[in-house]
Amino acid sequence: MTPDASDLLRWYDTHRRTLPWRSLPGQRPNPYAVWLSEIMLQQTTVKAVIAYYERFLTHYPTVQDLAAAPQEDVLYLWAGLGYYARARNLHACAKRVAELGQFPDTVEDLLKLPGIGAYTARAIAAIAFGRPVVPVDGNVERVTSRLFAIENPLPASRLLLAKQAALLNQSAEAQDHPSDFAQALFDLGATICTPRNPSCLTCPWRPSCLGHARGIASTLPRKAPKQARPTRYGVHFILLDTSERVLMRTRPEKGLLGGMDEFPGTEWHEAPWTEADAMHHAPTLGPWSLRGDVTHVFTHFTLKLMVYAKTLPAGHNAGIDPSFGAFRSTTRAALPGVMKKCLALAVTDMEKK
DNA sequence: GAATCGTGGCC
DNA sequence: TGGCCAAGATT
Repeated sequence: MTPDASDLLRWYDTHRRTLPWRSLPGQRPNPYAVWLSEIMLQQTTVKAVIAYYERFLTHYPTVQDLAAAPQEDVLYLWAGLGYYARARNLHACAKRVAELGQFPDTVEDLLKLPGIGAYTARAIAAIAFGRPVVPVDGNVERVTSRLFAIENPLPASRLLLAKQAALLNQSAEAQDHPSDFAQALFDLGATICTPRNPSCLTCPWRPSCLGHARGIASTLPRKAPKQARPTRYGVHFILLDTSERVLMRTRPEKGLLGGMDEFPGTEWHEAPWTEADAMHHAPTLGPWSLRGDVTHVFTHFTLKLMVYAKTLPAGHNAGIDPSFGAFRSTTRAALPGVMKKCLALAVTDMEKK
């Protein structure tokens, strides 16, 4: 009845994905590499992570290197990957590990580190240190809900799913290969037991899958309905000087896009801004050139921005209130995706203004 | 438990 | 086109 771990491990031997952070069979895993990849992979696709992972390892080959880096450098390297609290916690965690001298090797101690929760602690413990625990991510929740035909909707069913997932780990085979078993679950979820159109015909666990037997596998896991995503509106001003530097400021450490750079502008409100009201938030008096609009979808709201730009004549870049920021090169700025969209609008065709 | 927190790709 | 989804953590 309970799926056989040996069947999954055998499948994994021939179907495992090759990924930059994975050590080859027989190689000793690098806890720093495992940790870095796990943080980046939180709510983020493998495809998006790979380039960032390589960049971080190049700039910071060890956790000591990362710990010694200025936070602005870390945020710059992270810019575009999203969920920026991860980058701030990553840096804080690196500093803590550097103090400790090494990564903790138990779930209990890993949980004490910033940015490491129930999933990541178990992933690191299993993959880097061979602890016989099952990290329960979205893949494992999906696989488990189908194997046991659990129809209770997420997120309320999360605890039950974790308990059932732990059952998969009971056999001696699984206990002896925690790293492979955990990653086999990920790969099964990513390539066979996918959210839509799962490939049940080639699944090593199909014979014991209750969801498949009942014909409801592809409909699991059930999820509670999500609430509507409101729209907010804002206006940003991109002010260039004759050296192609741009007026930018850094957002507060906490909250949305915390610690990241932005172009000065209005608050993001529920109602559209009139041009007259928006101009009260401009760093200089007009005239401004309207460059266009940007739509950007965040997790819990859609943002619609109007973007104005202007190039300041030589010698006029002094006397701007510091609350609007300072003139800096954008090449090393920690610009989140939404601000990169604004910048692209401003610098396109700028000579035509 | 419910909110908050990014971004890109897919159908 | 818009909703859904991706190796979740924090408050």
